[in-house]
Amino acid sequence: MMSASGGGGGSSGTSIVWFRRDLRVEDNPALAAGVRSGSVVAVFVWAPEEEGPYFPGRVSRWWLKQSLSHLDSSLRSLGTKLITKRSADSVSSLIEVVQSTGATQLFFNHLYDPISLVRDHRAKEVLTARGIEVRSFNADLLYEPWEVNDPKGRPFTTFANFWERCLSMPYDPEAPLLPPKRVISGDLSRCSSDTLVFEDETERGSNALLARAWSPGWSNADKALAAFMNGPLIEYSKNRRKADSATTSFLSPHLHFGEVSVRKVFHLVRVKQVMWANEGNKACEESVNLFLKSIGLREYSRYMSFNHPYSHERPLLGHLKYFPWVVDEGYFKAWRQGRTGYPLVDAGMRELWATGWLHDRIRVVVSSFFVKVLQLPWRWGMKYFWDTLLDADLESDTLGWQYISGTLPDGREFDRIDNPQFEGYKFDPNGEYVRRWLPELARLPTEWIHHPWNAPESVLQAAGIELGSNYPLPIVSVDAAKVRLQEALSVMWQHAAASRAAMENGTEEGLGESSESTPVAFPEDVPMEENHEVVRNNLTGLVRRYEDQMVPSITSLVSIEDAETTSGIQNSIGNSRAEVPTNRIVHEEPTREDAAFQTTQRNNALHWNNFITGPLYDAEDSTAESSSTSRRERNGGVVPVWSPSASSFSDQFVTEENGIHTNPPFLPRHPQSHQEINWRRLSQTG
DNA sequence: AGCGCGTTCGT
DNA sequence: CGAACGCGC
Repeated sequence: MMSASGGGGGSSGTSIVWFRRDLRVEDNPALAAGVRSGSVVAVFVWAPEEEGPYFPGRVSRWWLKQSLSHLDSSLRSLGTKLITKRSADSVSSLIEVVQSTGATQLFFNHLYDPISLVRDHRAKEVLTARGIEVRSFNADLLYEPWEVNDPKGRPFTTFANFWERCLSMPYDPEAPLLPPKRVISGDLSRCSSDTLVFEDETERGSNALLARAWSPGWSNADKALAAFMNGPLIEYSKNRRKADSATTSFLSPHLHFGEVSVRKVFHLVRVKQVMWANEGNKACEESVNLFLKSIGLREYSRYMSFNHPYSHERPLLGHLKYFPWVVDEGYFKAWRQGRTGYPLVDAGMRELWATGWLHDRIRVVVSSFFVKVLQLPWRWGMKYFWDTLLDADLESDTLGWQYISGTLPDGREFDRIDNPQFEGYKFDPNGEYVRRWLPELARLPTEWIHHPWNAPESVLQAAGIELGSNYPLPIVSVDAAKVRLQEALSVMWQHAAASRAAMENGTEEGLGESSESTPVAFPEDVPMEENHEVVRNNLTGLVRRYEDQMVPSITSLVSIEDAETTSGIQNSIGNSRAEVPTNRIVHEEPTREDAAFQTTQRNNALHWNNFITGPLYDAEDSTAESSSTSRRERNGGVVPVWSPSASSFSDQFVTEENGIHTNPPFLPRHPQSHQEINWRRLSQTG
């Protein structure tokens, strides 16, 4: 055996560095550990079926392809190359690579989405059992989720408190690591690469356009960061209102694939902020705070995903599961196609479809319209974002949609409806954005550009517009939406109260399974990508239709999908709403937020507990240690282990309040919230 | 100037 | 809903 030259306890030998969403050589702790401990086999495993319904969309796959080839050439210049494996099971592929290279160690960086939590835990268990030393690292966050806790050692449930704590932690985020000077390659003579196919013929044409606007890869990410810091960062706070100003950082796809380390971004931006503060430049300091807040939201999305691994499919506020979503695929289609009759919404949806990109403001507009005006189930919208966004990111998008939907403790009120007409004049005062993406409205004067339905007939004629023909009338009026939303909310509260009453009577085990508590399934026969009837063929050699994607390959998650498909909501009659159960009468005064939850949820939670045997991130990590001020050891040989019971605050919440010893996924609404008031008012009148 | 208002905005 | 702003006196 040769000895490790780098010291630091690295044992000599070959290590596998498993790349996932950390496609960079700079500030990559797993790669650095591999380099330190001997020779390196760099591996990327493409196993999209593991993602269940979240098979990456076309543009996201395009990005990944470019980014991987970029990483490969970087690794080649350092002395090795990237091994790529096509797989139905990442862990099996890793074992293959272990066997063909004689590697004795596996290093990787943490991910926090629910699927990765389960998969990575399994990887660690299986490989450790085979005598492989497995170590994992934080490369994606300023602080690990279990490091950031309130004074009582519990996870935060509101963003502001979380972020304030992050910014005042007793120790700084780890400083970024330099890229290795050289990588000693493991023996790859018996380890072959699979050719990865990321696009089919029908997608190639659309993808060709992407290269004009975007340059994936870690060195391009660096350039994007530098360009942003030297320019738009200064004006970030001033320009954030405009729909199409080029003042966003455009870093999000780079960050999603880990082409640039968030810690590096943080350090550079922070230094700049200090510089500006010294010059007394108040506005710039403000801009930086705002930009850092968006970094903070990204952090928070991982934090929430870790603490609430169901949040991508279930509202974090319990009562929202009773909301009678309008299950109307016609609305859904109109929204996707940008034919809702609201110019700002439609322009946004056309831009999204055409480019895979949307300014953050417009994301808020279209998703808010989706949830509040159309009242479609938010998970459909989130899934469409997932399929079409270049920077599709499960954790961030989940947080965004839950925020918009009013299902977070500190999100917007559920009954607030934003009016796209007014937002249009706010974010696109001259109508330039609308005219760019809706050519049929190009000749309409600015006065009417955001509400063509009010325009005099003569004006419309002069602009060549025939409403209902070449541009739609609003599919739902905002006033009608307000009325409908109020009705739906009262139905929701009645259901919540009825369910609560049933729970307190200790009966109704079956209530949760019947209808209202299960999330609405994705529409089965609607391809998310309009132009492709066969959505993702030729990637696996099999023809995959959309519904194929609904079957996750991880058993613990199948139960959720199963539960969804039995939901009665989409089967209900009339206006597509679940009806109030007639045999349940509301007469109890609820004393607090609906922290109670249904049997199905409990069962699902138990599936997780069953699946994840043993704590993934040890309890000491998530509570005691992180609440202390001592610095957590970063590089220990211990792989952090996650488990729902160790990570979920809501767990403790309900245990204390209700004496229920399991893992409820719901949070209490923020005190003082409108919804709590609403709750009382409704239950008094009900 | 300081105060009282309406309006906007909020992760 | 409240805090933070912007206006007019």
